[in-house]
Amino acid sequence: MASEVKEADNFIEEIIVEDLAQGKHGGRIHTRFPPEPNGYLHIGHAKAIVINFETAKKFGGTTNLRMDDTNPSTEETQFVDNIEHDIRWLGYDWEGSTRYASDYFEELYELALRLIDKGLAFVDDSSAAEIEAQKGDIGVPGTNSPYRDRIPEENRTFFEGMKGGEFADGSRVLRAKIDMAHPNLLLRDPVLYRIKHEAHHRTGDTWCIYPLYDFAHGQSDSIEEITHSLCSLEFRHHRDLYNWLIEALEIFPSRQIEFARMNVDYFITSKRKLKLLIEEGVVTGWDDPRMSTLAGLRRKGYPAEAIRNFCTDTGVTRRDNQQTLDLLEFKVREVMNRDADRYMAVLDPVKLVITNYPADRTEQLDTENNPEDESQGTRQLPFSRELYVERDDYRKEPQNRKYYRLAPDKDVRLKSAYIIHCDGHEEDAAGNVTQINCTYYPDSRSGEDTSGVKAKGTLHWVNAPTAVDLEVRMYEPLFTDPTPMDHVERDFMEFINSNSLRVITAKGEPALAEAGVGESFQFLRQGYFTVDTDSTPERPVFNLTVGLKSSYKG
RNA sequence: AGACCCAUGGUGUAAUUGGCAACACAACAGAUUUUGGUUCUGUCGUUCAAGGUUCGAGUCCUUGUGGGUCUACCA
Repeated sequence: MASEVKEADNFIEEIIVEDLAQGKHGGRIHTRFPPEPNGYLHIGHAKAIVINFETAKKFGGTTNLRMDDTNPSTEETQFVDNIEHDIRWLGYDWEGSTRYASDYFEELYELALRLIDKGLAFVDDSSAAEIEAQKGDIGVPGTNSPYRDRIPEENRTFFEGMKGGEFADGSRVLRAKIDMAHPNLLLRDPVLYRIKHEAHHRTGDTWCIYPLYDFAHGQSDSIEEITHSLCSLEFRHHRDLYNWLIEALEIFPSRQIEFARMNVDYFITSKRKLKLLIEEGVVTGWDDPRMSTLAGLRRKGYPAEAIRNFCTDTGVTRRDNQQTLDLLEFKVREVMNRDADRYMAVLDPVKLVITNYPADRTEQLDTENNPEDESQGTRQLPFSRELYVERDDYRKEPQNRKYYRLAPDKDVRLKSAYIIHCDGHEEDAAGNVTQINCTYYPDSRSGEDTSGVKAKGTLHWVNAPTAVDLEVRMYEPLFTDPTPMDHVERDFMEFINSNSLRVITAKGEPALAEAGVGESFQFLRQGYFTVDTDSTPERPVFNLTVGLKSSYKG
């Protein structure tokens, strides 16, 4: 019973703590996440989801999922499924079943009638252009519509006629009767209902009038008895109308609170622009791993937990903010470092021959799956005379002491195997290294090293005879500029990074070919990689999720 | 031009609500390391400006400055 008093971590929670102290709504906290089902959820939505769900959870409340589907022209059932899937993937479950603003069309219609009867709304025969002209301007009062003083009975008749399909699209609208001189343009007799003879994804042809955002969102909040309606800053001006309607309609007083939306370097979240990227063929679809969509980030391999932590740890304020990719990637590495098994794959392979190792011999070596988590156990690695190592791990000329990798006369350790001595290389006519020749120290075997040889560097490698080819998709940010939308004189498309995707063929441990879609690994010394949805056992495909940090300045 | 919102290290967020400016990321330096990863240690800001109230101001007041939002029958 005695629920402890929670401490507020941000300004929204301060408001809630205060409401709780005053016993508002009997101590009940209920939030909602209200997407319009007209596209895919992106990293910005994740922030809103996390805020709404985590805030409610913290204070013992629940969160509704409500599709804000009041515009039949843009909305599709297909998007509903994706949205639900993405939210569940993020780790959240909403109260009851998914709600729909369209479920409230009848109630909304009744509320409109109530407004009409109170003389607070009127049917306007003005055209869209006329209404725009009546609006006035910032700092300039508007003018009253000639239809503003229609009596309630007449308004009722016309509004019922609108609903009955008697009028053409655009011929009439229902408007609130507020104040055409109000400093907030939204309160200058805003349009509440429009006529649209269009089928709705859920209600079909039942309706030909549809409420606008301002006459659907707040009212839906009230119908669901949402206590705290958390939304982003750009809705600040709508709050005045939100509150005006609560008072005029005498409905449940939900409270709207606005927070600053989250921007992330190198990501854009404009639905229109994302769509353009697809149409122009810059990316392959909504779930392209370079997209800011949750579908894209998931496919790239970002763990839901990392995205949640990122959204939580960046806080909730009213300040414009630009989050760095560094922090997001740190959060991704943080969980993947803990969870991902280490495997070896050579991204740019070159053959390495251990000249003093018998050609007919293969031995099995033990290696730990995850040094961060012993419970993940060990596995065996085949080792023989011919291996693949990273081309970049070899230099033709002897190197200085700060260089730990392969070069003539250098000793290095092969991870979980032997220390080898580099003798030199072979190259083709163009000077490309075709083979590295080494000798190994037989008594330097990992775990039982009695050689006394010191090797500063440890390299990853793959046994050549058993290696499998992996298609690896190396990703970079989609843009060359962290804020491609912030250039007034230049289009964001000018900042497309031509290297955002590089496809290579790597050599990997055989077990990697059997990994299931979505499984993640650390490729030792390279980064974290996740099995792509295109992957098959015959043709394994991995996405670079995020590279390892490196302090090597070579 | 009206109304509203915002201002703390390179980035983002804190500061017991008026009481020694803290945390994370980044960067740099060092230690550890069979991943140049991880881990550990250290370095990096007198809070946009100017006034005011106060014993005391990041916090309150005033005026500036800078940034943002709003004129869809979109959400």
